[in-house]
Amino acid sequence: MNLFSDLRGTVIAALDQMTAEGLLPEGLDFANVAVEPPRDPLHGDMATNAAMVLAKPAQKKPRDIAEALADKLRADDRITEADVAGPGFLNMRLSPAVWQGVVGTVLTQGRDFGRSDMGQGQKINVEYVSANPTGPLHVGHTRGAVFGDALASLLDYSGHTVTREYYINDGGAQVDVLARSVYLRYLEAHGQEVAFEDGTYPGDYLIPVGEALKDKVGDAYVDQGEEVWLAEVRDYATEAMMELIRADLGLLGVQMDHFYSEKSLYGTGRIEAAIQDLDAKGLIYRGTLEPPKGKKPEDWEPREQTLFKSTAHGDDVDRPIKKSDGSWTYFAPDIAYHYDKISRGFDGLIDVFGADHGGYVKRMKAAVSALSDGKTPLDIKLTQLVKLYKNGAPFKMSKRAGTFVTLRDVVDQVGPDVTRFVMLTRKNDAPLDFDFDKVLEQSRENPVFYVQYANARVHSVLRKARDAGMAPEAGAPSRADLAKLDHAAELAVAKKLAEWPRLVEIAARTHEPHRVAFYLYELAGEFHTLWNRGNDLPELRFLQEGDRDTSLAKIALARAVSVVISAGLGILGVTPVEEMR
RNA sequence: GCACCUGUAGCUCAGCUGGAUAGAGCGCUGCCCUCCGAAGGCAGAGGCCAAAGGUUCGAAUCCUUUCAGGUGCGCCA
Repeated sequence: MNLFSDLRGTVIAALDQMTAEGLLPEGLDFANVAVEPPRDPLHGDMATNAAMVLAKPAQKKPRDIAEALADKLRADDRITEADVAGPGFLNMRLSPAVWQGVVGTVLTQGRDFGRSDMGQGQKINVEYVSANPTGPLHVGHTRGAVFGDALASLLDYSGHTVTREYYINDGGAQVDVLARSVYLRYLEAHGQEVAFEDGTYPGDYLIPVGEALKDKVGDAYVDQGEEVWLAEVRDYATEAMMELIRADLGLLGVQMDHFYSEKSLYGTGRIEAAIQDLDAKGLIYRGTLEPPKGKKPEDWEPREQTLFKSTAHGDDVDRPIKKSDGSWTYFAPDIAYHYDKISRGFDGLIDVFGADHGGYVKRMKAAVSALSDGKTPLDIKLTQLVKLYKNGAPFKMSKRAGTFVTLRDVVDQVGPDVTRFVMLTRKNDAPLDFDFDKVLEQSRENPVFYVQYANARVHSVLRKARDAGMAPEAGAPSRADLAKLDHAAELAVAKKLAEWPRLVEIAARTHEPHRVAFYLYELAGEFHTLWNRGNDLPELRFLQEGDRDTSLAKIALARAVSVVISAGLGILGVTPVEEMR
């Protein structure tokens, strides 16, 4: 149920009728006719641009079309007023019964109010996190994890069939580095002095891995060359890191459907198959790239390489897929991985990357476009940096100094719910400030608190109602009861509730889950405003002594707010609380 | 040098497939709050939407150019 699309249907029907009556020419395209909430509530509840959009093709004055349309719409009993304004806007005011009905609908449908079939069951693959399996997840990964997870939930809620996927980069040189680093910790566990040189990972988190390796193989690898232990240690260490990462994700409540190993692509002919597909399309050739202008690498020498003609699909330069020694570049398995995704029959792909991978977007899109003949859309969402603050001062992270803040650090300090919500209080491509103190503050400044507090207040009302002997959670009340919700402040809350399904669709279409967080903040704001007005106007309080029916109607409104907040928080992966404490 | 992202109130940021007089929080100013629902509330001031062109009934939104900040740019992933 989406009031806005319902009303758009009504407007279109009226336009069809006008066409039948000869007021509009045949064959007009109504696709651009929109029904939206006006920015200024003074303009009414709904506005349509129909007259302005159709004026030109119909060769009529916008105001004339609007007047005729208004006449038709006034016949609808949901519409109490229809006025022409400005250049040809048609403003409509809806009967209170419409808004009261929204409350009933929310309570009947529960958290499914807002769920839509917009996605028509399309299969969407959302790939996110995909951190190298060389250490614990840090704050940057955390943002990607929360964003990707919320986006996946949002798409699911709007009628898509979603697969959550993590690509394990376990095939490149970095896992050899990991293996050597673990080997050093292994030697250390045997009592040897070791030095961590550049190009190794000195983090403490590898100490237990080295010790565990010792427990497993004893001294079998001590004083042995790499040819003896590298492959084994690599597998062992990678698996240990993935366990660590899975545990980190678990702290946040992120549950992947699928972990896809890069290594599994090697030696199976799948990379070759993907490249052959491109080759068959004439997109693979031997050639030499120009050096980048402005920035001249010291050791630049022209070299002939095997290149993918990504420029044929919108990239700026062609990209190498083989190193000069004949082995694959990192790009080749990525192509194969996306080839695999395409062949698994997804209708759409989404990759969530950190902003430092921005330079990778065009070539990946080019690859997917080429491999799918332009049929499988790929959207790549970049998550910007997270800046940490503690006690009002920036918190510098340095991987080298070992002072980087992990996902676990953050979740341990503020909890998964706060972490998740705060990570979504900015759109993905804007940098995010994360202040450890502010996110726990109990004030209007803090959206996490503000939204949770609204929900807690609803439950406070419910508790009191139960104490007073009412059964406040007994389904949707009758229309007659809901008609008691007649105050503008109450209707304002109901109007906000009515926006929820529309907001979900917009957020899902634009792949922007932060819109859900902002909406919840606004809804909470409307609710708190109503609550606060109860201070001055006792008749706006949710519990009306001695008037059970009115109380139940008001409680229904409060419950509806809680339902939508819970649904929204559910998409964000945040647990609604019933008490603040 | 090139590509991508960003530029909106003093600060931090929203702003829908292009819609009307551009919004919120903080800060600021004023008022209210011993208690009955204040981990506050109400009201107000505050804007050349980085700049200039263009597209059109209409632009913060789309296009072009410029400026500023960030990120990235062959044999790392």
